[in-house]
Amino acid sequence: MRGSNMLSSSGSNKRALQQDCSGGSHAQEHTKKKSRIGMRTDYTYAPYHDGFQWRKYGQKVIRGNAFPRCYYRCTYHQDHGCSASKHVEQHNSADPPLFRVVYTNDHTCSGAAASASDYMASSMQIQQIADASLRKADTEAERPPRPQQPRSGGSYAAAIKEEKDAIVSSLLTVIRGSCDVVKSDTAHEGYSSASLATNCYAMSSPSVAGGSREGSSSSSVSPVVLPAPDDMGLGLDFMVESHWFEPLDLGWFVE
DNA sequence: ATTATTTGACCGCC
DNA sequence: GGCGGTCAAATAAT
Repeated sequence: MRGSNMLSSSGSNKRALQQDCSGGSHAQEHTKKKSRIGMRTDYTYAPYHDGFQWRKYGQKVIRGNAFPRCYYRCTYHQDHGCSASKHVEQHNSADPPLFRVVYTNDHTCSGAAASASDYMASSMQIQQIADASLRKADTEAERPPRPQQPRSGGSYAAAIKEEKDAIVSSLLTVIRGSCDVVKSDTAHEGYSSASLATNCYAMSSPSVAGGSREGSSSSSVSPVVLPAPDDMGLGLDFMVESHWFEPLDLGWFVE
């Protein structure tokens, strides 16, 4: 429906346009020049939670990868000439799917960086909390208290790590939610998460993508689209909801 | 009306 | 020639 019309007209049109415009412009030189310095790869369940604002500029199916790769650029690419970019691809089809995020170049936009450093600080705290939480759970459960869901080729350590990451990302979500209430200037950041969820989740679990419209309109509520209430097997004891949240008792941690 | 996303085509490297 | 990365018109969302 979408392409039929534009295929014939824009196809040749674009070609001429691009050749015209790129003649001596910046478009060509930063295409493919991609200095690989400043590249960093991350694996995360919440690829959009890095505190920066991204704008999607492309999506591509990569050979050998079952999932498409989404390309993002800093929202301030034009405004501040920020050269930061990243691409996100789903790494597996686990229950909360794991994503691989490759960052290229650092942000030069100061405004976003400020909020991001804020974000990093809290994320590190959360990481510690989740880590300690899992460690505690591990020691308390020397004999398996409940049947562990067998994961594909997963050792117990791997399962623990997965669970830990899930907790971290979910905590980030909640914290971000409350941050949004306090600082309203980051409220629109959620759009990219919604889009990514739409793109990537649509492939593994269409039922989830069905609700993405609501999610995108209320950006601060549910950036992480966890597949559903049926994730009993995962052992997550909390929901990603800003007002319904009782994940871990932190009393033992704070002491 | 403005802004963000989608998507087919183009470009350069390997 | 294949592939990954990018562009930009069309489209959707706000």
